[in-house]
Amino acid sequence: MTLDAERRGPVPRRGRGRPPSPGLEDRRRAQIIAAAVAVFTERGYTDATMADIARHAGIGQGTLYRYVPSKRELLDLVFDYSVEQVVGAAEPALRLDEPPRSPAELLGRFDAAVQALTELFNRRPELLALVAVEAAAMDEELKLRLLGLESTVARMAARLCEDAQDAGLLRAGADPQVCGLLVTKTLLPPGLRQVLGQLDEAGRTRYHRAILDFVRHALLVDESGAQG
Amino acid sequence: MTLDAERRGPVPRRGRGRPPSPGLEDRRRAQIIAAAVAVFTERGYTDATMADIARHAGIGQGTLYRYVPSKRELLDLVFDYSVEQVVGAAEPALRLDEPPRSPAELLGRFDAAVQALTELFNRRPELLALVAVEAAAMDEELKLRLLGLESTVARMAARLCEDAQDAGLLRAGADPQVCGLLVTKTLLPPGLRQVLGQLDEAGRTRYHRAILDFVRHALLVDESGAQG
Amino acid sequence: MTLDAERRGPVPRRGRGRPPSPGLEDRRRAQIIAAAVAVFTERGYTDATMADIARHAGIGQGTLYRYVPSKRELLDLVFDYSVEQVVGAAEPALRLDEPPRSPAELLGRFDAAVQALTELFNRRPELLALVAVEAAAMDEELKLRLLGLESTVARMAARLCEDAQDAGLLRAGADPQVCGLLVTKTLLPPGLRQVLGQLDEAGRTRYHRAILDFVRHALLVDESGAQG
Amino acid sequence: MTLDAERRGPVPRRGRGRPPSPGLEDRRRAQIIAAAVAVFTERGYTDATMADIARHAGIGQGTLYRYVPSKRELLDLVFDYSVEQVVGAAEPALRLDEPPRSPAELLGRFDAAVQALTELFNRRPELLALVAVEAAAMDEELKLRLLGLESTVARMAARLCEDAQDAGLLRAGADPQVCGLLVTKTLLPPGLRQVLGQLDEAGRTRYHRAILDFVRHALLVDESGAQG
DNA sequence: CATGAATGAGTCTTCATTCAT
DNA sequence: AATGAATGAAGACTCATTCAT
Repeated sequence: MTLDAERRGPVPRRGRGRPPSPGLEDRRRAQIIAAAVAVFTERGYTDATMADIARHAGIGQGTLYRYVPSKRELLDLVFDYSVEQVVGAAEPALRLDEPPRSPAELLGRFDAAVQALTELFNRRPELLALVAVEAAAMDEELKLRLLGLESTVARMAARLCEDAQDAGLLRAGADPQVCGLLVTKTLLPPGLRQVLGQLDEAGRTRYHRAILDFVRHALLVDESGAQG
Repeated sequence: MTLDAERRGPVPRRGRGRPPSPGLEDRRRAQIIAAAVAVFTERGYTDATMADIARHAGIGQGTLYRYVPSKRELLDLVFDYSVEQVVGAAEPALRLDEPPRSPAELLGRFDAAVQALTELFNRRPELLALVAVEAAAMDEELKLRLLGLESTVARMAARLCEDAQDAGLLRAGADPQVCGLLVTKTLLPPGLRQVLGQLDEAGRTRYHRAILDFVRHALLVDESGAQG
Repeated sequence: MTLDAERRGPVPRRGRGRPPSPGLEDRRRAQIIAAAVAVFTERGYTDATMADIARHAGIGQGTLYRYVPSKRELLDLVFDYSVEQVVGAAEPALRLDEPPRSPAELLGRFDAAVQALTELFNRRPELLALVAVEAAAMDEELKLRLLGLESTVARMAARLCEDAQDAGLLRAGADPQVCGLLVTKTLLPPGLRQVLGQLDEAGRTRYHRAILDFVRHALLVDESGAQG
Repeated sequence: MTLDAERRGPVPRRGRGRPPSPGLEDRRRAQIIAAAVAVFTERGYTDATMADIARHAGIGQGTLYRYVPSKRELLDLVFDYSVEQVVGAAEPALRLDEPPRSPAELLGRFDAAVQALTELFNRRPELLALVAVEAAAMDEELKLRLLGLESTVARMAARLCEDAQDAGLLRAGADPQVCGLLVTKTLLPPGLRQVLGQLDEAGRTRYHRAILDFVRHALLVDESGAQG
């Protein structure tokens, strides 16, 4: 019965043909995005050719187009991927689910996020190019998405600042929304990279401290009397 | 003088007769840059064609190439022009030649610079597009020049912070280099535009104050009387 | 057994067991031609893709190529099929095996053929597109085959005219070959369709009569009594 | 004064540059259409490449696109050109402006039109291919235009038949609209070419006479008694 | 036997740049 | 000095066909 069942009905019992190995679609797409990241980074969006990317991915151009409808949409894919990486690195470091306990601990979280992002960008410098500056085919839509990235991170920071305010950690008069935005601008590594990248270890450490110091004064209640 | 003026171009020309009106070369170039700014802004670098630009400038394509060697170099020209405008707006507001007298006065200078830049970008929004985001042909060289813009402004801010430190206006432990950089990041209107642009007048004012407050705490000695 | 199962192909197969259902090859081909007719008709030969056709037939592309060696040859198949349908509709109506008995009866046969073809084309308008106009891949060979269709019908009509001449039904001086050709041109519905299709019932009837009248005078002896 | 007028004002006094030789645009287009006719005829629309056509015209591909916006529109141009040729050949032969005087004279006009068209198609066989059969990219729009050609000729013939009816030349009961259409179908050389092209001189003459005879009986009042 | 993923040759089209006038 | 017609290299994208499963 079960045997017969296989040969009956117009049901598209796809089966006899080459079974696509299960994760194929996802694997291909990942392979393609990786190649695109590499080529876009090296040549820039405009100068990168689909042929380049296909070659880099080790597949034919036709195959490329099986998984990606156009060059432009490939850029979107790459962009989404990069944003995901960035947000995915920052979010756990900020630990948005529990309110901060002390000014120092809040500062520590920001520091952790900076560290995580710095580490990410050191490990995969291409992401920096793609997220922050590779604004090649920067049409309106993509600009919005780029701003969206900073906004996303800024929103996360703002939420944290609100919790901090509730806990009495923010200095009097500080606006948590604004603080979230400015802290993000101040701490988001893409912006810092240009400086930090050109310093030696000692210089980096000095800058790192100075930056956190800057933020502490800008944001937090003064603990110096209580603890200093 | 007129003789010298004619020395442009290699061909020795007749000394008498109507020489091309002296400023012609400069005027043409300005005309071309203006057209390029308009077209690049509207279409984006990649989609802008040299034909577009020539038409917009009211000249022939051939003429365009008499004054600009290539599309890429035209972008450089446009970029330089934009940077010049931005720096030219910020510099006088900061009054780098005289050291700041009080924390409040220093803050006032930063505020003045922000106002000047905001006004510039409101009046000529294309500049924003070109300087901040129009990264179409963003090859390595251009990226550096873009970062260079922020660096230039940041250097100016840092110089001011040094003077402030000498005058005892900076809070203890503040690093003037870092402060210059971070103040720039915090105050450079392109970055703020996304937020401010979406608020009503009241919201803008609130943000404006919060931002300056942020900077005051981050940078300056406390004048509030409690500690000063 | 499973090993042997792979041996299909040209390899001599085991005499027992379930042979592929006998008509399978033919059924598949019919299924494919039907799909091709549909897709060619809708998209035109050039814009139709083999993937379209396979999908429409509910089979894989690979399977398609088991039964049809190339897209071009598939067009031939489709064409042959269409011609077969057309000739198959006209032939019985003309009753070539028995000579016509009277001018009126001959005219009646032409009329019957027209009716049969009209009905065919009304029922399956795709055939019209394919036979008469779908000349997409119209290379020399296909053009000849298309002309051949009309020739075939014209030859049938000419044979009938010869019989009519033998029976004294043709007006004096009429050339049966030429008459066959011209009657075909005049009566073959594809040509008429453009006109008849745009008229109401009454108009169609009027045209129908006028056309037969035209043919009667062109071909036949006058039965009106005045001269006959 | 008129001389001076040319060099004043911001009026786009295009002038200093390369003056396009006056008929250039038209000449180029004609050159391109000629090349397209040749290449389309030889390869068929689909297989013809724009590179082929440019090469055949002795110009670069870019130049081709200065004068023709796309391959498809080039086909339209070619088509229009062909129709113009055909109609231009038939119209004067039919002398639509003066009513026919006798059956024989009317027949003579049809004959003249046939001769003119035959001569045209003998001299420029490509036109036949393009007008009658080269239905390559036969989308709906082009089909309509093709039908339109026959319709145009048929309308001309119908007009003539109406005049003939008014002059009492048409046989009783003949519908001039239908007669115009059928005469066109019968006489339009593209349809006849297949037969006439395959006969020797004598055969052609015989056919030619038979066809006119066919039309005379189909259309006209019987002069045989009066004159025969 | 069936399948559909993979392929890459082949096309139309654009545009920076040149140069005859 | 100015013009714009001409050029051709280059690239995104399609699809008939093959073949591993």
